[in-house]
Amino acid sequence: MSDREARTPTPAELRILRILWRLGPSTVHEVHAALATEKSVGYTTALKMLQVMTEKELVERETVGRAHRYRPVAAEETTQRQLLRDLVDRAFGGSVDALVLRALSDVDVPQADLEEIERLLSRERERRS
Amino acid sequence: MSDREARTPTPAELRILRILWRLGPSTVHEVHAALATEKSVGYTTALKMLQVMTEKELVERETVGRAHRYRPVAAEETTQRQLLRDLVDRAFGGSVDALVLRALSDVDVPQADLEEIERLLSRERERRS
DNA sequence: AAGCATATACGAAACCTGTCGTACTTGCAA
DNA sequence: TTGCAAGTACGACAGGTTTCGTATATGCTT
Repeated sequence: MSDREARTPTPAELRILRILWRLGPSTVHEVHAALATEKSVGYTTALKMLQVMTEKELVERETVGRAHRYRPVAAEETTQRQLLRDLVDRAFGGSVDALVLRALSDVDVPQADLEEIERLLSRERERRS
Repeated sequence: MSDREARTPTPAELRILRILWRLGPSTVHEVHAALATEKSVGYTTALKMLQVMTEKELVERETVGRAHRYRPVAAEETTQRQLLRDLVDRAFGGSVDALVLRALSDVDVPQADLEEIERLLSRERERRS
C-alpha cells in the first residue's frame, strides 16, 4: 500500500486538482477559498484532503514560511487521459471509439461542436499519416 | 434516501451490470459464474451485490421457482451516457468536445478507428440538419 | 418422511471517503 | 516576553462499498 499505484483521484480530490490546475501552486488558504465558492466546506477539510493527497502523491508541497504551497503532480491532460482510460475499460469494454460515439450521440452536443470536432479529427488523422 | 436518485453504479455494480447486459436476464448462479471468470469472488458476494442493487433499483428481479432472475433496469446505452455526463462534469468542465478531443488524442486509437469515427460523425451531423 | 442440494436472507467486518473538532506550533506585534 | 493570529497535525466518526460467513428456507429424490 505504500507505493506507486497512480490510482485515479476521487471526486473530492478531482475538485481540488481542478482548482490547482486553474490557479497554479496554491496554499491551503487559497484552495479553501476557491473550494468554498462552489461548495460549503470547512478549512480543515481542505487541509486534510491536501494532506491525504500528498500522502497519495497526487500533489507535492513546498514550505513557504510557516505554510505550504501545493501543486499537482500530474498535468491535467494526463489525469483526464487516465480517467478516460478507466471509464473506457469499466464501461465500454476497452473501446475508445465506442465511448466517443456515445459521447457524440448526446443530444446536448451542439451542431457547431460536431463540425469543430470533425475538423480537428481530420487534422489529427492527417498528422498521423 | 428511499427514492428516485439514479446514482451512477459503483465499479463492482458496473461489472455486474455489464454481465447482465451481455447475457440478458440471469440467475445469481449465472452471474456468479460469469463474474468468476474475470475475478475471484464468492457466491454470496454476487448474491449480496444483486440484493443491494435491487434495493437501489439498478436491477429488477422475477421469481423463478425457488430462485430469482435479475435484469438491469436501465439500458446499457443510458448508463454509458450517464457515466459520460458525470465524467464530463467532473473532469472536463462540462465540455463534451473537450472530452472527445482528449479521448481521440489517445495514441492507442488506431488510424482506422479515426476514419470510422469521422464517417459516423458526418452522418450524425447530417442527420441533425 | 428424511435428508441433501440449492437457494436466499441477514449481519458484520474491513476498507475507503469526506468531514470536522481539537490540539499543537510558530512567528510577530505590542 | 507574552500572547494572538495563522498555520499544521492528528484522531475520530459517519456513511458507503465490497466481501463473506452463517443461518434459514425449500424442493426433489429415495
